Amino acid sequence: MTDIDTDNSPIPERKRGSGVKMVYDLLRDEILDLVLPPGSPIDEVQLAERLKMSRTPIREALVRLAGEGLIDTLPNRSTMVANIDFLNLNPFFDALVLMYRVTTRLAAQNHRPEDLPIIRGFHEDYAAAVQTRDALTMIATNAAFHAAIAESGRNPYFTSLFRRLLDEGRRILRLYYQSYDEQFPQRFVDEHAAMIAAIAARDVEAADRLGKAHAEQIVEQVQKLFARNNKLDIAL
Amino acid sequence: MTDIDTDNSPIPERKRGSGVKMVYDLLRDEILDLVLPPGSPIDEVQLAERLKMSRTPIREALVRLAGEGLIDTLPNRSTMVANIDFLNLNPFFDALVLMYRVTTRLAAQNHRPEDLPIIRGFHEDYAAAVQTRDALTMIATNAAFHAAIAESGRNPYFTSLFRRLLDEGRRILRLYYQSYDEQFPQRFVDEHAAMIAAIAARDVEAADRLGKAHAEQIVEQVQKLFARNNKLDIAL
DNA sequence: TGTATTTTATTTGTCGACAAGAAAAATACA
DNA sequence: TGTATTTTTCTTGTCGACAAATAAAATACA
Repeated sequence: MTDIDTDNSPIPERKRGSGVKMVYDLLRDEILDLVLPPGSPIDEVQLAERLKMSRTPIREALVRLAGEGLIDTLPNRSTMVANIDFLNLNPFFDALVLMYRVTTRLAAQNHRPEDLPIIRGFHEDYAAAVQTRDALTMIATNAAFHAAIAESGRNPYFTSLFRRLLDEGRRILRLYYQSYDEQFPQRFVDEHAAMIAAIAARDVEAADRLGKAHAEQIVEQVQKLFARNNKLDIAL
Repeated sequence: MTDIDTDNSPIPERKRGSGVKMVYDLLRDEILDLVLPPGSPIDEVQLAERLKMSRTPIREALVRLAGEGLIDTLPNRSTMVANIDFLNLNPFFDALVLMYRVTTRLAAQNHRPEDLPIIRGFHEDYAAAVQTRDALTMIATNAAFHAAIAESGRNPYFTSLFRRLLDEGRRILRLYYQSYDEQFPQRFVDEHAAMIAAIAARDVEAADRLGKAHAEQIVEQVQKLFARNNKLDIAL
């Protein structure tokens, strides 16, 4: 037995292409869960020594994140978590509502039987998170649920834009649930169930209508919250 | 005069942050103009010595291009120009038509006076390219024209998806014009003019209608072409 | 004391080198 | 001659180091 693997070193064993993905996933989650709030500085060197790797894979992960708009990079200067433009959320809401509609509609049109169990799975995960009042899981599984619907619609262009919007939505909702833990999520569970039914029945118009209503519901709630909050903490 | 710039060396002087952008722009143009056809291998080392720089900035440009779907990277193996899925262009057309509509509509709604000269500028560039029958310029300025309209609509989410679609469209149209140099571009010039008029008049419904018609016009033409061509060169 | 200029420090952008992975080539074996 | 195995080659992924660009600190000067 050739002892190439001298296990006196803790965990320096990392597979070759895995470093970038590890950093990317880590930072992405921390950004979307607001562990890294908007504006947080991101230090390459610090990350490198924390994760015990060179700056190169970290840099690559940062480039990817910048491409998705999750971080901003000032040339020759610091890089930081992208800010949320709270003062002008309308473009975001417009895009979100349209993508909700289009992806739900396309799901009713193009889904395959094997897609439904996956969608139902996320639906149940979301319902469970609502039961246990686990806000973070609730937000993440809600996004996963709608992303799965979008996938079943089989239009990669819409799916990728929608994913980006859902990501941004995770950050916004995170603020929402951290201020008020409202009781309305049960309503969302019911609406999700209705959407699944429409998709399974291939009822395109109903899916469109439900997607639109669901989206406008969310938008309205969030806008209401911000209207209340802005009276207090405009500071930031 | 301090002679820091000893000009015995040809062009080794490159500004610090410019390498990545240079490579990115170069490859992007070559990909979109089909100078690098779909499937072309991209060799980092070769590019590095051709452009007289290290692999690092080239790598970063490739990561960005991969993020936009213009190249595909097989782990630990080659990276190559992304293929075009000619067999299933429908998702592309669906997304394109919707984005044409939405961006033109939003332009009519949200544009500012200073946007119009920019849009008209690309319009004239396009008209000039049609006059001189310069296919490559025609394709590029057409994309720039619609991108400018999208910008004036001021929804960055729609704009970035539309840009990606227009890029992909450049590659597809490139094939079109290289096979047949049709005479229909003049029609597009007229439709462009009508769109500008609707935007300037802030006629949202007209803009929506024109955007949709224009998009469907293009889609129909391209589909017609491929129907003809597929009888001959299914090979690839 | 307040402003302008120089110096230091910190962080990024780029480089050359090396090793891991996978394909291609070469060899062994039937 | 055809298949399996080893060797070689080639490309990528990662590393540590250095230099440029900027910000912060320190100094000079009024």
